[in-house]
Amino acid sequence: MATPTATTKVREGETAKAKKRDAEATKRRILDAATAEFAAHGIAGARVDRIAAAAGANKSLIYAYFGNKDGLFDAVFDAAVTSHIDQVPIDVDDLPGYATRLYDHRLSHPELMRLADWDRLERDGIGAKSDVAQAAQSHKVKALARAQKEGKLPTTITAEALLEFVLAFCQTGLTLAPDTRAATAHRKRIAAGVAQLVEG
Amino acid sequence: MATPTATTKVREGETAKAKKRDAEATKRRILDAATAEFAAHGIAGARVDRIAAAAGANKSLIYAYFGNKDGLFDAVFDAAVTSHIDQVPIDVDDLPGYATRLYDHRLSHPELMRLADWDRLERDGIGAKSDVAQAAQSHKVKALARAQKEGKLPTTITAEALLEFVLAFCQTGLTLAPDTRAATAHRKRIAAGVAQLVEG
DNA sequence: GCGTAGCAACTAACCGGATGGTTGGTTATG
DNA sequence: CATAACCAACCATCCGGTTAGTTGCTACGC
Repeated sequence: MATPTATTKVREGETAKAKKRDAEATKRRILDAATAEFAAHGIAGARVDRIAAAAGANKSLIYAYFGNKDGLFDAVFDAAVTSHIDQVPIDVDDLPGYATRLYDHRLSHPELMRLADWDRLERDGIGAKSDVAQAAQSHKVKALARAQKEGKLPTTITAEALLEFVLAFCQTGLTLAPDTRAATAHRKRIAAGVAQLVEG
Repeated sequence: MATPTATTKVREGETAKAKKRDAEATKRRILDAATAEFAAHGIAGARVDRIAAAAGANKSLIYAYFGNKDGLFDAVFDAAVTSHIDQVPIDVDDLPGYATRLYDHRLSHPELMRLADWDRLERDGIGAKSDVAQAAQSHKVKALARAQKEGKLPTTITAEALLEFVLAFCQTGLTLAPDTRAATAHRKRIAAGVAQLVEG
């Protein structure tokens, strides 16, 4: 996108921090560092200097690649949403299973929900939701609505509300539950709750 | 706490901005302005100057009364939690009713959940939860556990998890639902969901 | 092969406005 | 008049954003 010329080819030693010049790799390093920083401190609390230091990159590169702090957050959030919908696709034929998979994913990737929370709190009202996030949401709603038409899901509840309830179930039990025993118990509870919801 | 001397008596004209000196009233104005500011922008995003301006008070008074920015947030959060538990006490004999009352309260007082969210995101891990919030939480858990012992509630789920599920239900339908029709529908859904939960 | 021009990747240093926090002094009040 | 309430102005630092300059890579003329 930024460099249409094919200056970035597959390189050999990518294990340690390569001192060779590689815009794509630098961009990735910045994005990773920014993800951690934004998840931990939010947009207002994040420090661009810290991100640059953690990425081992110069601060001006951040502005060259992502415009400004908000642009960097957009990139971080969109990347997080994209990887999330790739790893946990919705399955309208097995919503309880989907819920448990979502719960497990949130348990092992806590930074994702934090990013979403920061976005909701710091962005809402100012600008519209990101295109990627909006697309992900509407894709799920449409999938649910289609399943309702096919008789797979109850029509006594709107697709939007149904999705909200499922996501709300997956939100429980995330705090103070790093041990496997409690997580397993909660996973069953979530599945049971969603199953009741699906049965109408 | 700050002024143990009884300099604050009941005053007469409290409608408009009283130019008379009244430390208690000033404190209240600062607290109100800070509540709005923190709810809107969080701790890192809040601006002490803005709070002072909105409260019609000098900035140094904030530091005299509340120490620093974090102390001010503590005061705001504790006050919000206190007024919340006063207005929506838990009722273990009618959890669905409690849930709908909680939902309504959150709908009409969105700043409360925002404050709680900011606290969770910006404070968690650094310092322990505020005493007031912790007391409120443990009071509810104990009430639920007592009801379980008395056979009023199912024991197939821990009191902590039960509370989490109820609160999760109340978290749904808060976005994009300012019209009364949708709110009424959601209230019934929440009550039904909690009722199913209570029945085991 | 070889020099080199051109460009993209990268850097150190800087800027100015914003911001949390302080202080010395002023005024109402009991 | 003693004290608490209040204020204007100030300060040091932080922080997002910029800029002028350097370095390595590669394409190309010869």
